[in-house]
Amino acid sequence: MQKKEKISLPHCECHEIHAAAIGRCALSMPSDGEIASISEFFKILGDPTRLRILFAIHTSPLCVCDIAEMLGMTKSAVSHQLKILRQSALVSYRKAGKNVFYSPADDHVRIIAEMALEHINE
Amino acid sequence: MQKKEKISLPHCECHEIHAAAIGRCALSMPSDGEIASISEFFKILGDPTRLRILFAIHTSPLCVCDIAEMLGMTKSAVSHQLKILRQSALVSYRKAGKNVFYSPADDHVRIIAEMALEHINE
DNA sequence: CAAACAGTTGAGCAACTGTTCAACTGTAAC
DNA sequence: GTTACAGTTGAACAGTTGCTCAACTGTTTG
Repeated sequence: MQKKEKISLPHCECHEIHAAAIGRCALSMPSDGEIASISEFFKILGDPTRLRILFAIHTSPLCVCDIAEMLGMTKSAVSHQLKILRQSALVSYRKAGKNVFYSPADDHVRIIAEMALEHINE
Repeated sequence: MQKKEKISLPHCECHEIHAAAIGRCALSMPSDGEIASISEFFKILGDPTRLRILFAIHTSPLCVCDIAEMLGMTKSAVSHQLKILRQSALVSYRKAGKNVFYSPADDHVRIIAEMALEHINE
């Protein structure tokens, strides 16, 4: 980031002018860890394929092959995305013979996605 | 995607087995446009810098220089991200002389971010 | 006018991301 | 055991992303 030294180069006067506003705003800043967690969560949801997978399995559990068929994708591509969703604990799965059935881990994602859609259609 | 022809290569039997589940799940699928909008929205929020900017300006409007100072970033980097937030209508701005003060466009983002954090801390 | 500075912008670059491909594991059926 | 297939995995590749740097615009001040 090579941030300039404040003392040697105080050439941005607005720091003085808006110091009070900065102080106020700094109070409501989440911690670095919280920011990282939230952005990570949104990053996972910020991909159309993963969102489609989550919506696809919402009504009823589906195996990888089903999802691939529904989404018009290869099993490999779906499996790669499912791995990411598994690691983020956004899906749960159950093995049944040769098949692995995936379900959403909880309802949070659905609710948040619906809020997002509501926001978009404001 | 080079999807295989169903007729010539029906080598995934589960399509027959879970056809009912696929039918059920297909009903609750949002449209392609909705998926695109939602994932776009989450993609914008899926970056720590943009998230920090949004939280920074929540309590009180700040100019680019203030935000850069608060976040320890260059004005250029902040401005680039503000452009993305402007294009997504997530921030509003007001010019005042040499300064441009940014504010959140509405409370939706804050609410959704808090829900996300709640989900993470389940 | 000129100097100073807040802010924006585009090119360039390194890091990351999603898909494909090929190879692999594990289970079921013969 | 062997064959068939659902699913996973890693390497490779193209496309994208966020930051830096330098050049630029526009406003204020002298």
